[in-house]
Amino acid sequence: MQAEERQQRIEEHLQKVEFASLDELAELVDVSVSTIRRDLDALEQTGGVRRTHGGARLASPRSEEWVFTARNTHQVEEKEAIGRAAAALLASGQTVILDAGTTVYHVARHLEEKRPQVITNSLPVANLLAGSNAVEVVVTGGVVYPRLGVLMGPPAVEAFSKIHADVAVMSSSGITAEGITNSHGLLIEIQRAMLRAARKVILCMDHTKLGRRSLSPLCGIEEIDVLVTDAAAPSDQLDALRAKGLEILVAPAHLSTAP
Amino acid sequence: MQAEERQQRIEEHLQKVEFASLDELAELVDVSVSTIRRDLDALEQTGGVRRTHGGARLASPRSEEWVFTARNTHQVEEKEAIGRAAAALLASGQTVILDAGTTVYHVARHLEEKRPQVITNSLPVANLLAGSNAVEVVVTGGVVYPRLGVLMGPPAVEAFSKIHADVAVMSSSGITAEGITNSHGLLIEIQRAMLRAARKVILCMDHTKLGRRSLSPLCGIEEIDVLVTDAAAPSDQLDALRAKGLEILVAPAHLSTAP
DNA sequence: ATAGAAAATGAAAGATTTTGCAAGAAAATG
DNA sequence: CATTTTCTTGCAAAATCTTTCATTTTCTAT
Repeated sequence: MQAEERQQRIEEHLQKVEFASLDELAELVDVSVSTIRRDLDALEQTGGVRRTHGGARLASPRSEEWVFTARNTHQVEEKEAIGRAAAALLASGQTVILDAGTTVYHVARHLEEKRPQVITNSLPVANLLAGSNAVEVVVTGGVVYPRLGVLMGPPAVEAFSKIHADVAVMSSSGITAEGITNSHGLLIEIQRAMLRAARKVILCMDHTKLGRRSLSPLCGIEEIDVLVTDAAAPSDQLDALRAKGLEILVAPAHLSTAP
Repeated sequence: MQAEERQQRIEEHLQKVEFASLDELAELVDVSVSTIRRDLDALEQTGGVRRTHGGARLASPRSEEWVFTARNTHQVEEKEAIGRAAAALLASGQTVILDAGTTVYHVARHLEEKRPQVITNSLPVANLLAGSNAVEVVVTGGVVYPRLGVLMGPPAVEAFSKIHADVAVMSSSGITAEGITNSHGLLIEIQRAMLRAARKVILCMDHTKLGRRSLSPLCGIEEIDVLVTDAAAPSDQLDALRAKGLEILVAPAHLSTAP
């Protein structure tokens, strides 16, 4: 059997079962485990499959679950660190705009003790905080974007246009010295409204986003007050951004869980 | 089985049971309790699960948790029946307003195959339907009322004032021949806006609500097109309401629950 | 064809990660 | 406050990963 055919059969099999062990796959296509490893490396490059310890899984699981609950986000550790650090920047009782996105979701997880008033267009964030009596949550209206649980459309933009907040905690998919960019064009307008509504803007991005440029330009560096990123951020990128006058907070890598 | 698959199965199991002991989970995926502990730590990082003494529970409460807490657990059967019957009244592809409230939540559970466009001020409902690609969900803005996850306030009222829908599926806390009443004054205005926005109104109430009168009057019988209730409804109440010209649908009592 | 180069494969050695266990610390329970 | 249960931590065993190398297969040029 050809290598390519083999890899296709591996991927098809994973489409069915979502998870598979190396032995299982080795038996399926009748090669050694070593070869399976190499095949999976190749498949991982193309993106459809992700290697795990002892096997592989589908990269984009068909299961209709939130991107949020998901382990399919890679940088969980980093995002948690960023979330903690960003939450620490807030004062008690402030009015806070929370963007949609996995990184900001992790900020929301550490927000309770600040007893903030939160305004968000993220369904998962609203959901997370709705259970807490310490946090007052305001939800913008809008159409739910299925995968992400983001509220979009004119009502969302309008909601942010009508308010003023102390802080906006946001994230995006790329930042370079030239500015911030986001991959999702439909969100741009909403994020611009957030920027306008907030007195201070905290941008949260894990290190993989630094130096990346995405499709749609959002705003320039000067509109951001603080960038919070994780310890794996390459220092040349940080230097370049600092040279532009951006304040950067690097979240410590691994804090012991309990104080 | 590898770590990731195990963790996913743990999370799925928790989706079902809300809470599970370590031993239970250890047996489920056939590893030691130590490993379960580590898995739960990992899952807690992603945010879907929260560790507790002796076990774990869903962290960001699945929508049902708010709805099914404490007092309402006994009428679940009836509400399911009502939900099925009410959903059957809808045509495919209609625009549907969904009220907040436990009974209407059960209607939402049976809505997917109708592929409706849904407008709601209920966070649990939005959450439930957000995962489905078959349903387009529009959420009104508003302040989250903590316990119930209802969006309230002017934005919610305004959102319903601006739209037109084929059907409104609503519930309330009491109905007599004199009219419909609701216990929550703040919701009245929103519900009035729903009534105005919809061409047809379906009211869903379990039998305990019939003949009850609550604090705030909402509207008269004549504004309702169909009342859906369960088989335990007392016939004298039904007669009294029918005498007023109200169409009533009694949901059949007990479909077998078997999987 | 056939020798030689290039690529792919399978196996083995050492490094890394994960797992299960046990002892002491912390928390719940009555 | 004592007892029981559960949690954390450290460690050794097991499983898995990466790297390396010999062998086989495939390709290429003569």
